[in-house]
Amino acid sequence: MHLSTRGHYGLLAMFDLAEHYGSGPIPLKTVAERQNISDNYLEQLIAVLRKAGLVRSVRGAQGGYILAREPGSITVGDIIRAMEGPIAPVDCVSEVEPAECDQADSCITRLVWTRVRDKLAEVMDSISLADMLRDAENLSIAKKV
Amino acid sequence: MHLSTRGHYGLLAMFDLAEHYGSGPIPLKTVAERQNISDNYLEQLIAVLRKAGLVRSVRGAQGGYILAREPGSITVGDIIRAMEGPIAPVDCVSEVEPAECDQADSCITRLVWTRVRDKLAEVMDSISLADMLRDAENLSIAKKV
DNA sequence: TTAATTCCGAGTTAATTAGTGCGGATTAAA
DNA sequence: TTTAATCCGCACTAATTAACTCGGAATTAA
Repeated sequence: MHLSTRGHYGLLAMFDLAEHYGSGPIPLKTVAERQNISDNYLEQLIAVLRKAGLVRSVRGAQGGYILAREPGSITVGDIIRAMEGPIAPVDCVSEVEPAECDQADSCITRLVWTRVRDKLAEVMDSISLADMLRDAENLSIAKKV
Repeated sequence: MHLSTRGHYGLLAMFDLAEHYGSGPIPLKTVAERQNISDNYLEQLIAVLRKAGLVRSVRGAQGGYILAREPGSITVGDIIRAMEGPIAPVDCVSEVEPAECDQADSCITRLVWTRVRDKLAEVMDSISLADMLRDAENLSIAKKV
């Protein structure tokens, strides 16, 4: 049950953009440095997020990336689905185009994986970037006290 | 967020043993055939389950495998942890020995992965093999009607 | 003893992951 | 108009992991 670095880095990058939402486009290099990701690699990953409609790009000098929507309307689930594909502990219960399986209607493990999938989706869809910003603020307040 | 076939097959095999719990040892070959898994491969997997204390083996002719405990006291979580290691969407929030991370105390994505991990563990630990047997029964009753 | 079966360790193949690297297109600012 | 910053897209590779395969030794019931 491991995420690849794609999902992991994807969320880091999106959270970074959320933290600077409203300050114009952020260059990829800046995000990469702050989040400690190879910028060559992040370039690849952010292309996926762009194609999924989660970020907008501004080309040319002084360009960079911006969240395509406000942080409150982008969830962890959106990001993970973009980076890793549909949520599916096993292929036969994928959110989209579940893999064929001849014993599908008598397979009990299928029920299990469906429940796992749904819980996974539920928790990821319930956390938005705005929620994360709030958590970050609480955390920094807590530290100061 | 994919399980490997190890976890998938592991649960299939354990459920198969649960369905025949009480009828003495079941040969590996029988399980492999019923569940449509290469017996060479399943041999490897069941060794892991045995070492984790989830199944007992009986060697020699008429031997085979038996659940080490009753189906009600073995959960999906037990099986998945045995087959795939500790539950951890990313290494820094592993159930055991979380990986080091220099930004650990300011990392917000960490909070997210912790919540994901906990939900995952919660749902897997809440389903026992006995629950699955009950589901199987309900399913077959529903079909007859 | 023979046949059935687990047990063990090593070897193999294919796919995936996690990047690297580079040339080019686009745009803003000097 | 030139230059520098930046995105864009593709090709490549090295390392790791997944998913098996194989052969043979040990054990036990019939």
